[in-house]
Amino acid sequence: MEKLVEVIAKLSLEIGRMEESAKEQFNFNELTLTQMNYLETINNLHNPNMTELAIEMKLTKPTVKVAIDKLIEKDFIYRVKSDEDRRSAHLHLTVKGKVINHMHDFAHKQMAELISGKLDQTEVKLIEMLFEKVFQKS
Amino acid sequence: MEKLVEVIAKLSLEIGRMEESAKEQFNFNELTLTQMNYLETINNLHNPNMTELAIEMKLTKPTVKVAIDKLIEKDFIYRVKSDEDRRSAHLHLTVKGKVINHMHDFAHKQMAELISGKLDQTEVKLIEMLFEKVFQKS
DNA sequence: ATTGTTAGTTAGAACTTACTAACTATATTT
DNA sequence: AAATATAGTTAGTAAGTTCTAACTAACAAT
Repeated sequence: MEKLVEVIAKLSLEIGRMEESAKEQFNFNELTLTQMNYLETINNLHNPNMTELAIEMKLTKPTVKVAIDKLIEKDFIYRVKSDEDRRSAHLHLTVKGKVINHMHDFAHKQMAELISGKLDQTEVKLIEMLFEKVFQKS
Repeated sequence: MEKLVEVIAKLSLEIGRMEESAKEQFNFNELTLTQMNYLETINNLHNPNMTELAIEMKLTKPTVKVAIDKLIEKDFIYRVKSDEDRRSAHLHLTVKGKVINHMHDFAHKQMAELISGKLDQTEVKLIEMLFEKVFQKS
């Protein structure tokens, strides 16, 4: 068990490093850490409205409002008014905002390359199978 | 290769979620995202001086100075004056600051539990061996 | 249709994050 | 020993982050 934890720690550190270097590749200097976090959360929640976003991030609605306005002005997200409830609007990432996903993809591909560079095909297949089992619902 | 990338994406997402939930466990509400990032970087660099920290974080020295002063006041880090160069000081995490590591450990343990709950002992050993090979230098 | 609730907004305040310019004190170079 | 460079500090400014309190518009319930 300790060895497994150790392996995961290393894996986690390495993926973290790769995400860092991906951030540099993608020149996301226009955004602060916090703003990046907003984009990630919107992405994960799949077009939430402001109330949902505020709850998820454990912030007040005015706080989120101010942040979102800035990100809209910078063309990272846009609002889509809801038809069901005309008070409400859903938040979407723009093409520019979606670059945050490409960033993750980049890091994951780098990690995949590290792995398939160090292991042979049979071993890679094995890793794939093992993790599929781990992530299988049951 | 696509399957491997997919597996890594899932793994990365899952570890990320566990780090998030660890953050909640450890009640790190006293710190902002940015301040947490300072602690992580200091930890990774292993007691850097301010100049090294500023370079790593790609920020100016005055910016780092202000941030560090606040973290010292809140008792997350402390300064140790260098003997070799009396202009310089190295930054250390206090006991309180080191909790950031416990947080990572917590997330990694959770992940290890997920894995060993879904796989049998032979399969766990296999994962350990495969990743050891991946992280081997050369 | 009046009352209360919910989604989002506006305004104002406090603090955080980041910068440039100018400084002190110590080291290094010539 | 004098000139230059480096580590860190101070002050002032601008933008970002977060809050509370008070508001409008739209929906829901009696």
